[in-house]
Amino acid sequence: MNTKRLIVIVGPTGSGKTDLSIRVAEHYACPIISTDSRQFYRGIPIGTAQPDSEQLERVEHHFIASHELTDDFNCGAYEVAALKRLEELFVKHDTVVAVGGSGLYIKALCEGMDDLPEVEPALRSELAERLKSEGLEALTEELRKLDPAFYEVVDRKNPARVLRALEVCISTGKPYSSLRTGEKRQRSFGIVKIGVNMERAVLYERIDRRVDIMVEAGLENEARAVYPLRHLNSLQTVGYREMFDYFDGTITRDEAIELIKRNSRRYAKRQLTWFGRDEEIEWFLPTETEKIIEYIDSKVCTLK
RNA sequence: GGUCCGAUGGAUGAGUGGUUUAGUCACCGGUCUGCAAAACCGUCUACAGCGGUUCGAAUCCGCUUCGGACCU
Repeated sequence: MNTKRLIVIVGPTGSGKTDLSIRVAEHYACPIISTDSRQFYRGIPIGTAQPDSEQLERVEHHFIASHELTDDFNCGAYEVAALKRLEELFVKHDTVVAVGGSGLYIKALCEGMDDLPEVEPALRSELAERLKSEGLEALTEELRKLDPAFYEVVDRKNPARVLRALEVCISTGKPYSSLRTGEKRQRSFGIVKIGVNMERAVLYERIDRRVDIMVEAGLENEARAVYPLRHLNSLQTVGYREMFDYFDGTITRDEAIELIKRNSRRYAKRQLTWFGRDEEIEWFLPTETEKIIEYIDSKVCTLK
């Protein structure tokens, strides 16, 4: 029986995942691997609430500030890189903790993504141009021809979905739907999923307060430093977009801060919607460390 | 004491007699296999209170309450 185990800690932003992950990792004397699609990036530690230097010293972290803002990174690339890293970590450790709030990345890590080829950036930007000039409907129509099956099920009002399907169809010459198996990959390690959540009102208070703390910690300067790179995907991030608007003079500083709070709350809600569907997650309050450890150990026993 | 104006859903704000809803924002709910802290969808049926006119009132009339302006 396989004894390697990944403890996956999920939850909405501001729920206390980071602190919990440190406690759990210390308990098992194991490293942490991040599943946060924004903490990968270097240069934006405050706004993405990366673990601080003290925390990084206490526990070995992976995929924190590991990439440049200019790097092309996505959940597919992450799956490959993270699995490789896990394999290395499992040589010395029986347990690894994964923490983060990016649902799709967690899915990529735990269940895998279909093996789709990389799409040429040129094609992607061409489609983006066509979206602007021809409109969404024209592209949706094209998708109907290239992949009628997917056309039937896709959210046709969502440009991101239509464009993605189209770019795969065009670059592979095959219908996107024929390449989507939806199969869950079998992992060579066990997975225990821990969800952290609390009463909504309390969570929102925590989020609001955390934004204030970020501002005090210098979020504005951090955002100003990366402002020239504002167009990058890595900076389409709550906390930075609003600051950029403030720098542009579109909104006031106070408005920016309010918007960061609101958008963080919305993000938290979306995360909860996503994680709510995952029946493997066992939910706890962020303070219930002992209960959580107990649960993890009980899971380990039943799996053995 | 008197005159005038106003009172619309959590917020803002249209709507002066008649299918069904203003709109926007927030909240709430949801979608999800490569930009995912992204992108997208759905819902929230209110007209200050009471009475009257009318086939029918948020819309017209009266009174009451509350708010604002002005007059003595």
